[in-house]
Amino acid sequence: MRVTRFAPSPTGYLHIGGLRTALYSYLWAKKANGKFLLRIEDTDQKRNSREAAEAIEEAFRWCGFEHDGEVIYQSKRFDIYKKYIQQLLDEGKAYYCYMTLEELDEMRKAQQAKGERPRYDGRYRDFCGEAPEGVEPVVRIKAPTSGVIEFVDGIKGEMKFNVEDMLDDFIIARSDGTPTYNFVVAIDDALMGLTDVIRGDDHLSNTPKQIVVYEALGFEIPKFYHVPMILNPSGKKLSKRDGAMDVMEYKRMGYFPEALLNFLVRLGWSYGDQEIFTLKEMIELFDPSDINKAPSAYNPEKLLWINAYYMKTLPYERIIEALKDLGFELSDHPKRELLIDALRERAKTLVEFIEMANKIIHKPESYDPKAVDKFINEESKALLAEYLKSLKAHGEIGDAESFEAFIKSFLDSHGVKLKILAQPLRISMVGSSVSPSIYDTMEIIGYGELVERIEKFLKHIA
RNA sequence: GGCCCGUUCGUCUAGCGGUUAGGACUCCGGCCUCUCACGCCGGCAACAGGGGUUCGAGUCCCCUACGGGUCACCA
Repeated sequence: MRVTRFAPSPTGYLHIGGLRTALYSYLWAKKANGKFLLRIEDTDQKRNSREAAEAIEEAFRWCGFEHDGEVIYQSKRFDIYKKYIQQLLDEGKAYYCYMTLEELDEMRKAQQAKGERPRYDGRYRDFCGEAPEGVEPVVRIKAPTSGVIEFVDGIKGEMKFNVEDMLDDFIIARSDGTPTYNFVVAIDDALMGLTDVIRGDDHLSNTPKQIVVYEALGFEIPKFYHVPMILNPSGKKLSKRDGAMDVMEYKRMGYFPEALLNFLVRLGWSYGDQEIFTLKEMIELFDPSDINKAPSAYNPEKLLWINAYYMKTLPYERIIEALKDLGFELSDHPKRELLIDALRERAKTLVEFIEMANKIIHKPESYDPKAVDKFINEESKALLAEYLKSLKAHGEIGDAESFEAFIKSFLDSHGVKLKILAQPLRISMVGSSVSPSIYDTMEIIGYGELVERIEKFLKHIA
């Protein structure tokens, strides 16, 4: 059974880079009917991991994917880690080191001054003398001192690290007894039964260390996939300044999770020329070995385009639901489907959709002066008044087609072109010179409301 | 600095020794048209540089340049 995981450190929110690796892990697990686990790496204990986990789960829910099983908190597993530290100590695979922070610092400086790589010199590796007074020791693992550590990365290929210029006896337990990252990651990944570890390639050079732990503990080494990171639009490291880092910010900006996921899955991965993927297709087609080796830049225009695509193609119910998530209730509007069809080709985001919809649903509060200036003159004013008169004389009209037929015959009998009447009508209805088709707009607002809006506008320009 | 990773249009990418180097986003034209969009048609635009290997290199090898990651009692 394939088991993958997402293992963020609690930063308070989920960012798009994290979401992408989570997505990759999720897809890869689901493809094999395996498990996708969530673990919070909170050995640091400085931040509130509960809150962070909730933020991540909220983002997961929004995106429509759930992890299997309970969330695992490393902060609650210190007993387990302690047991393994003791085991390594007992087996002579780890040892206490009594160097102080100052000594360590001094040693590093000296090494750097000589142009050497800063590293622990192993002075307590085989120490059996009297422990120095007043020093709480750390625990270091006995790493190999020569040779190479090799593994095959599912994305980068064959990896070879020279032990001499890569490793030293790194710390697995701090002087306060708490375990360190590279140690607990290996233990948890093993204990949780991970078969495939998909993570950011900033972890690539941690992998040899973790392999040392796997081997010391006799655990089976999983398959690693190191995903290149996401860059900002100018090709630099992505930072908070580059816009919305919090995934939930995309919800607030009016993006569909379908669109964000689709955008993210294509960032660094592709399947031929295909641009649009349903979640089902992603699960079917995704393979981490097809992920590109090079980092890729985040491209907001493309995301917007994908979102617009989903706006145009998603079923009514889904759009209504997404609007509701943003606090916009459309489900009881009698003309909701026509309204959606009228706006879905114009709005690129749900936020834009709501703005446009509000312009149609509510009477204009004001009229764009530029539009009035440009399209209203004595002729068009008279024509609009004339149109209102015949509209009232005609009585109730229901659908867009009938509104169109009525206008056609009105124009014919007055010998004028639609162009002269269309914009004044539009301004009457929505207060500006931009809107969906005037006929659709008429049907959506309805006959009575139409009459009222024209009257109101006529009064305004009188 | 050591080690490691990477480099095809501005961006996301296809390509897995023989292609007029394909698609998508953006941008620019045109068509459609009641405005704005959508849609459709068309256009601009790339193999980082240099050496090899080969009949033939975007594809294989080496070097250089540039970009990135990592070297903690952070994760």
